[in-house]
Order: sequence, then C-alpha cells, then structure tokens
Amino acid sequence: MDNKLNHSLRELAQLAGVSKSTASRVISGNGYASPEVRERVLQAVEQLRYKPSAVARAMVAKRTYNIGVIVFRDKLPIVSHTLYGRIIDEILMAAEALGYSIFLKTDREMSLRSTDYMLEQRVDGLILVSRLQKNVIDYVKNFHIPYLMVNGSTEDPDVVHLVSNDETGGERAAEHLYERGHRRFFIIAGPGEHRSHSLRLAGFRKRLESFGVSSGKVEYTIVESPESSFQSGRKLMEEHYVAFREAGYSALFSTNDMLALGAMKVLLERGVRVPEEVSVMGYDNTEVSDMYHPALTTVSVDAAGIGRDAVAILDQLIGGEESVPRLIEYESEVIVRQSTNGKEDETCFGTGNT
Amino acid sequence: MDNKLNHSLRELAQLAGVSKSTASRVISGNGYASPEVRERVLQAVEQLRYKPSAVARAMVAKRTYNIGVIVFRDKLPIVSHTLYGRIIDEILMAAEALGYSIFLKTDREMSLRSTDYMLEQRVDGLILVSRLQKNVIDYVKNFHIPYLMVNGSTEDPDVVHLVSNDETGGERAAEHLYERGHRRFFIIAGPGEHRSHSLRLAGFRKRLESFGVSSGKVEYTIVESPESSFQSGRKLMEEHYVAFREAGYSALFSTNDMLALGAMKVLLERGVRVPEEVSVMGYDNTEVSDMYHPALTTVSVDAAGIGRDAVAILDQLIGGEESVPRLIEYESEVIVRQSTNGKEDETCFGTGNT
DNA sequence: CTGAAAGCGCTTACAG
DNA sequence: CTGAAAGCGCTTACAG
Repeated sequence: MDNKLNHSLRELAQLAGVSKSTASRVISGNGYASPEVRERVLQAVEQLRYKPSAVARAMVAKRTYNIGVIVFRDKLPIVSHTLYGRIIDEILMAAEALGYSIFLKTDREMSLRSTDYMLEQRVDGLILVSRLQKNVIDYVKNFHIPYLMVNGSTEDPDVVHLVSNDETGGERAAEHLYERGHRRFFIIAGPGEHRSHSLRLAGFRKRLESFGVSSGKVEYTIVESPESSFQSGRKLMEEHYVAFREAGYSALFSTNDMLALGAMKVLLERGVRVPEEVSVMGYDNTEVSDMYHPALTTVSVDAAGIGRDAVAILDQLIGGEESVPRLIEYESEVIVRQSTNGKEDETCFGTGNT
Repeated sequence: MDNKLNHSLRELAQLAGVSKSTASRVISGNGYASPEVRERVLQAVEQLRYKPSAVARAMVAKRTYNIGVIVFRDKLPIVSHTLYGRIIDEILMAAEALGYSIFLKTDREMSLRSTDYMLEQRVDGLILVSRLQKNVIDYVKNFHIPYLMVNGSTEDPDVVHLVSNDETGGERAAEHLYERGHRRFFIIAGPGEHRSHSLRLAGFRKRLESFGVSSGKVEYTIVESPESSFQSGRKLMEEHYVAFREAGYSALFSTNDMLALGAMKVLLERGVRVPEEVSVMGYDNTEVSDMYHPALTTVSVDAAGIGRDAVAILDQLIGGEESVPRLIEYESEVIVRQSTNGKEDETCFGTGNT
C-alpha cells in the first residue's frame, strides 16, 4: 500500500472518498470541512503517510519560503570560516524560526552565476554576504527581488545593508591599548579591499592620531597582509620579528583574530611573554580567541544580531514593507582577555608617557 | 518591459514568435530547433532576462536536485562546529560539483519533523549526520528515499554509513604516546553515547591493555566528560588538577581536540610545561589544534573524504545504483605536533620502562 | 523541424 | 459544506 515514494493529493482524496478540493482544504487548513470528512481525510493521511509536495505548493503560491544566501569570497571553505560560519549559523536559526529555509552558495568568481541559480530556484529573497562587485548589485536590482547585504560595502543608497561598526571598533581598540600605557604600535592590516579590514585600520589610526602621532608621543608601523589567515599573520611576524623586537613595540594590533593569533604564536614560540612584554589584540571575537593561551583580547562583532536581523528584515522586505532602514550598524566592543596587560602595569610601557 | 519579477515560458515563446514547446526545447537543450528559431528564442531570453523556474521543472521531472542534510545534535550552533562545519563544507562543495544543492537542518529533538520537512521538499536524497535514534532510520526507510548516514552508528545492516575508523585511531594515539615513553595516562573521555567518543576511548584502552596494564607496566585513569566542549575539558582539568599532578601522569589524552585544549589551557595557566612535563593529545585535527601554542598533537579525521563520498554515494543511490558498499571507513592518522614530546626524550618519562 | 495537448501536484475562486 | 474546473510554469510524447 505505501510501497511508493510519494502519494499525490488525488490518491489521498480517493482513499478518503472526497474530492481533491476538499482534501486540499483539510490538509492546508484553508477552507471548510465537516468534522466527519476532516476525520476521514486525516485518517487517509496517516495511512498513506501523505506529505504534501512543497514544490507543487510553491508553484501555485508563487513563493518558495526559501531564502538564498550567497557568500562572495575567493577563498573556501566558507561554512567553517570563523566569522562567516557564525553569521550563517545565526541566519539558519533565524530562518528556521520564521519558516524559511536557506539555499547557501559561495561564489568565488564574484560572478552572476550564483545569482542566476537563486533566481531560477525562485527564492523569496536574497542575502548577499561579504564584499561584492557593483555589477552584482546592479544585476540583482533588475529582478525586483527582495535582497540585502551583510558585511559588505556599497555607495548605493538604495541598498539595505547590515554592517559592523568597524571604524568605531578600531578606535576602541586603540583606546584600550593606549589606556594600558602603550605608545608604540605594530599593526598588521588585513586585505585593504575588504571593508572591515580597511575600516578597522582607519579607526585605529584615527584614534592614534588624536592621541598625538604628530607630536611624536605615539608611533606606529603598519604591515599589510595580503590575506586574512592565521598562516599569513604567522608568516608576516616571522619576517618582521627582528625589526619588531629591535624597535621595541609593546603592542601588536591586527585587523582580525586570525592574523593576531598567527603573529602571537610566533612571539610565544620565540619566548616573548604576552602580555608582559608585548600586548596583542585582534578583532572578531572568534571562538578561538577565548580558547587560546593567553586568551586573546579582541573586539566583538555582533554576528548573532546581524544574522538574526538579516533574516527578519528580509522577511519584512518580502512582505512588501518599504520603510526598512537602509543602513543598520552593529556595535563593536572591546573584549578584554589575557593578551593585553592590566591597567596597573601602565607605567612600565611606552616611550612617551613620561 | 522587464518590470516584472519573473517571466514565464509562455511570454518567452510569445516574444520569440514560437510555441511553448519550441521555446522549451531550446532553453532546455532537449530536442530540435532550427538555427534561426533557436536564435530568436535566445534573443528573447536575453531581452526578458528569462530564468526558467526550477520549481516548475522539478514538478515535471519529479526530482529537485536538492539533497537534505540533517544534523542530529542537541547543541547548537552546528555550522560553526569545528568538525561538523568541515564536513558540511565538503558536502556543500561536492554537491555543487555534482549539480545538487543542499537543504540543511539541524534537529535538536531527534524528532521526525526535520525528516518530514525534507520529504515535503521532495529532496532527491538524505544525508543523516551524527547520532540518531533508531526510530528515525526506521521512519526514513518507509519512504523509499535514498539516504545514508555520516558519522553515526547503527546495527541495521541495510544502512549505508560512512564513518571514521575511530577505534583504530584511538589505538594509534595510544601507540604514539607509548612510543614516546609514557606509561601513566590520564584520559578525558567525551560523552559515551556518541559513537566516535566511545570508540576512540575503546581503541585507546585496548592498546594500553596490550601494552601491559595487567602486569602493572601501564596505568591509566579515565574521567568522563558529559560534554565534548572546550569549557568542559577546562572544567574537568580544574577539578582534577591537584590529583592529576600528584599522581604524576605524564600523558593526557582526550577523545577530541576541544576537550584536550580546554584541559591543556588549565595546565598552561598553572605553569605546567607542555610537552616537557606533560604531553597532551587530542582527536579530530581541528583547525585550532594547529594554531595553538603549543600546537596540539592529534588524530586526523578525513572530513574531506567523508563529505565528498557522502554526496557521491548518495548520487549513485539516487541514480538507482544498488551495489554500493554498506560501510565505508576512513583512516585516522596521528598528526604529530608540539604538544607531545619527541622520541629522544623517551627515557625521561614513565614509571615502568626501567 | 514545430505545435497542440496532456500532465506534474497542488490551490483557489466559483457554483451548487 | 463540497466538487468541477482552471491554472501555476514547465516538459514530453505525439502528430503533422
């Protein structure tokens, strides 16, 4: 009897002895049905283990309750990425709660292929994650499909985008380190083409300038990293180690945790005491930062808030809501851990704090 | 003209001045069309930015080219999980390569809801990840849908399952430590109800026994951890620290990296030198294990192989292939890093190696 | 080589 | 309260 993959509404109706229309009404819950008829249909559902086809439903409803998430990123993997993984997890959970499912694609060529794919799938809306080229946005706009951007940048004022307040975060990082007495900073800056890296750097520098770079009270050196990985941070510190030590930097700041950790490991391996000799600070508040020894001081990114709101706002957009804010910024706060010295050590550091 | 969300085949055909059948033939590539007609249709496609509806296609093809992945796990998040995240990443990539997309659900209640959802979505097949109750398997079997299990356990001989050879891995871990001269072992064992934790422990013990536990040459203590997290490893080592040190264990083995790292951090914080005083070893070869200082010696899990094969085999099953192996095991190998001592230190350790 | 027709599995007005 | 009919957007035999 149930030796078939799937039963159709027609079969269901037949078994229950009613019309398809009636059967449809009871399984979908829209429309009337007398108690006895309802009962008969429900029994047939049990018997056949009937599962209504979401694809047939999508066909008539002209919507799928699916959301497309495209991560534009040249490097794989994506799901196990320390930051994007967290955001995707939050998106998954928020989507589930609102009755959506997620189609996840990563697009390495920043092409239009993944967008086309999502369009063909007839997703209800699109979440575009990370840096993407202007032509993608322009392309998406053509199709009048609800969409929003996460953690990307755009000059386009129409685009709804959710971002971390990375510049402020960078400033706070500088403040934290300055307050602890540091005056000489070594900065490892991740790829400048990424919004977050460049803004974090900008904020950090800006705050240093305000503390008196011109007057010579504060000094810093920036080393640029072509990648944002642990390995890259490690490699850079290995290259610059001698210069780093000779110049006597007391603080190391990186525009993300992975770079900071890579660099810090080199210091630790060479016997440099962190934070006693050098304070190290990252950005992202990834899980590892808390697990490391010494645990890494960092700046948090509200991945949970971003992921949750991305889905909620997209849902509003799908519902036809026009008045959603164009830009939503998420606060970044300093998470003090073991890799930066305590305030009491203040006087031991720096060159210009007399 | 293109001020509409989506155009149908009918509109396309109309614009090109052909029938729907003909239009369908050229866009789907099945069937004949004269060059001129083809050209006209293709132009219309351009003009309308026509995207064929995957849902309509799925309706007639009676397949979706979607695969459902259900992770049975009581703890969230899932995607950013150090091991599952990697497997999911591989599944995503392999699926993409074979033309499938993934529906990802995590099922915390080990219920049938997520299965029902996948069935309604009419996925072509199912990948069931992690421990799941027998009733889920039985339920799935009723629907005659292709499926397989990843990293789970079952006595059911029909079920295709892909697993790590965790017992052998456990044995190898014991060998590695024993060869380095260790004779007194402290073991932190993750939740016994998980196949991987219990097998890793079993393998480790088995090998120790063979090295001579009964003769008193080898000793070990097992502490059970109710969770498999970093925090849990940390907490356990904090509780057992004094006893651990007094008893003079020279080797610490945990059934996964997170537990090992949590415990190791406690040791490091209390000034214990790793590996000089205590060697530490984990399991999973997570990314963090390589980043840590000292980098953690561990046992690898072939996440890439498992993820890739899961999709490939499911694809065969979907294609009607019957003769796929029921059990596929993946080798685990010891990855030697900094947290275990080198062979030359051999004589410094152990109590029973004269 | 091309088109008319039927059908995939639902839902939704519209009659009755 | 229930059923017949049309339609969602495609594809696939089947004629011509």
